[in-house]
This record gives sequence, structure tokens and C-alpha cells, in this order.
Amino acid sequence: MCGMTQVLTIGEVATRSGVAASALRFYEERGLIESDRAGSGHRRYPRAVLRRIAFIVFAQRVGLSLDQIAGELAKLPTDRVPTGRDWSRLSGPWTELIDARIAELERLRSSLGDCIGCGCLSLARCPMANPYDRAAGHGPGPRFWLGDRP
Amino acid sequence: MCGMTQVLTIGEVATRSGVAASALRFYEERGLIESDRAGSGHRRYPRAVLRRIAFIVFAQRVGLSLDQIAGELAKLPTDRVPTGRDWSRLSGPWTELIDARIAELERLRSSLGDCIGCGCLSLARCPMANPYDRAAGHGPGPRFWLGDRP
DNA sequence: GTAGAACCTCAAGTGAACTTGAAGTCAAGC
DNA sequence: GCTTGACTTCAAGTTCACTTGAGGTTCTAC
Repeated sequence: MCGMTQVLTIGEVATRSGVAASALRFYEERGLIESDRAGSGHRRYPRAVLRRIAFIVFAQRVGLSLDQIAGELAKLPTDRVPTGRDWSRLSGPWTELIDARIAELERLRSSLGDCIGCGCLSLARCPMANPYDRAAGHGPGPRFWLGDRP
Repeated sequence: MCGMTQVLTIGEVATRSGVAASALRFYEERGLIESDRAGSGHRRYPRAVLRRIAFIVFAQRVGLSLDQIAGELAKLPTDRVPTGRDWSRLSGPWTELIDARIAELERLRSSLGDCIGCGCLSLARCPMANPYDRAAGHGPGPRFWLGDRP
């Protein structure tokens, strides 16, 4: 309650991070975060955990699964508190991921304008959307539209 | 197999749309699509169903749940095959949704550059990220970062 | 010293979006 | 006419990311 403590309880971490205590325990179980224990068995977190949690929340919004996030976090050094440099190494591939996701959404938006707008949002008729249907009988359908087929 | 048939079997719809037959049955159960039945009990789909399925796949990528999509689809006229105009009425609100999602991702990307880059991706220290932690003890943490707090 | 809040573990439940399996029917080619 | 594959229903299983509940302990404040 002091506000100047160096270690945080699970409740403090929960309110500061906006992540429920139950979720924090779950993340720990999955190896995404760690905690020290007080003599009583209560969890004690170093402040650095907040950065880790922020990273987890970020990564989820970008679309990574907890397993993928765990994989990323595993790249951080365990023998010391990660530096800004350590974190920015992790974020490199992200920029591409975010860019790709944005590009997909922009493709969707323009399909909406071009395709739904012109009345051809039909897999059967829109050649732009799905040339495979014209060839009839194979092809991935909407996936093409969504950029899954290079 | 003819390729010129006016009605499609579930297998044909599956290959043309890229959506598994089991998923199509599931969508039907959830009221997202409909089918006629052959005398045998086998499903027969009008070609127009492909447009509906495309819409479903689109909407999912944008981030809508099946329930929300069902709500959107319910706005289409049931007494006739929907026109391009009908579809574009549905897509109006989407553009905003997509824009909002893109804006969030751009916010994330720039946070990565500005915040992880400068080494302050710490909820405890970055005032840009989370002023609430300075006030200590309340506030939503990362949510602020993600734009959930207006 | 006692009430109540906050914490603990462990098991089970939730909801979304499907998939899988069992047991059977129907259609097409030879 | 028979095999093979595509289809049918219905119930149950799966994955993900948690939450909820039971039953018990610990901390804080008065």
C-alpha cells in the first residue's frame, strides 16, 4: 500500500497492469512470467514483471498466441534484468507482423469498396476475388482474397 | 461435377469457398447460412451462398464473432437474393471497424518504436505508456496503451 | 484477538469455433 | 449389383485463454 515498495503483490500487479490475478497465475503456470514467494507462500513480483506483462498484452493484440509469446520471451536473457536493447531485439519481427496485418486489413477494406460496392462479392462471379471458381472444382476460395495464397 | 450446375453440393461449396464441410454445417446450425435439401436429404446450395460465405470469412478476419456476423446477415432481405446495394449497406460500418483496428495496430507499432526502442517499456516508469502507475494503486495498465481508455 | 480482505492450490467450468467419430444412407462408376 | 466415396445426424472431443469455486491460510486493521 506504500507505493514505494520494490516488490509487488499479485493484487498490485493486477491493478497496475489491468490483467486479472487469475490470469497472472495462469501466465506463470504457462511459463510466461515468474514470481518469488514470501515466507507465507504469497507471490512477490519484481517491478520488471510489469514490462513483461505489457509485452504479453501487446503481443496478444498483435495476434500472437500465448505459446508464441512464450517463445519470444524465452529469447530474453535470464541471468539479468533485460535491457531496452534486449526488448527491442524482440520487437524487430513484430513490426513486419503488424505491417502484414495492416496490409491485410487494407486489402479487406478495398475489397469491400471495390467488390461489395460494385455488387460482385460473389465467389462465383468476381474474377478479382476468386479466379479459381471460374476454373471450377478446386482452389481455396476466400483465402485467395485474403492474401493467403502468394 | 458438371461445373455448370445451378445448385451446389456441400462438397462443392467447401472446395470453392475453402471452408470445411463441417464448418458449413455448423454455420447452418447457427443460422448463418441455409440450404435446400435434395429428396435424399443431401444439402443443395444456391450459388448465392458463396457470397454469404465470403462475407462470413471477411467479417471473421476483421474480428467479428459469429454472433455478430449473424446479426449483420440478418439485415439482408430474405424475400429475394440480396443485391450489391444490400451488401454495401452492410459493409458501411465495417470500414470504420477496419480503420479503428488499423489505427490500433499503428499505435502498437509506434509504441514499439518509441517505447520498447527507448527502453521504457515498463509500466512502472514510462509516463507515456501509463500515467496511472505513477499515481500508483489504480488504473488499467496496458489498456491505456492500447487505446481502450478514451 | 478477531473480522475481513487478500492470498493460496487444485479441479472443474466457460465460450468460441469448430472437428471428429460412430453409425448409417445415397449416388456414381464399372 | 456392388464397391467406393460423398453425404446424413448426433454426440462428444479439442484448443485457446482464461474464470470460477471450494476449501483453506495469511495479512491488516481495529
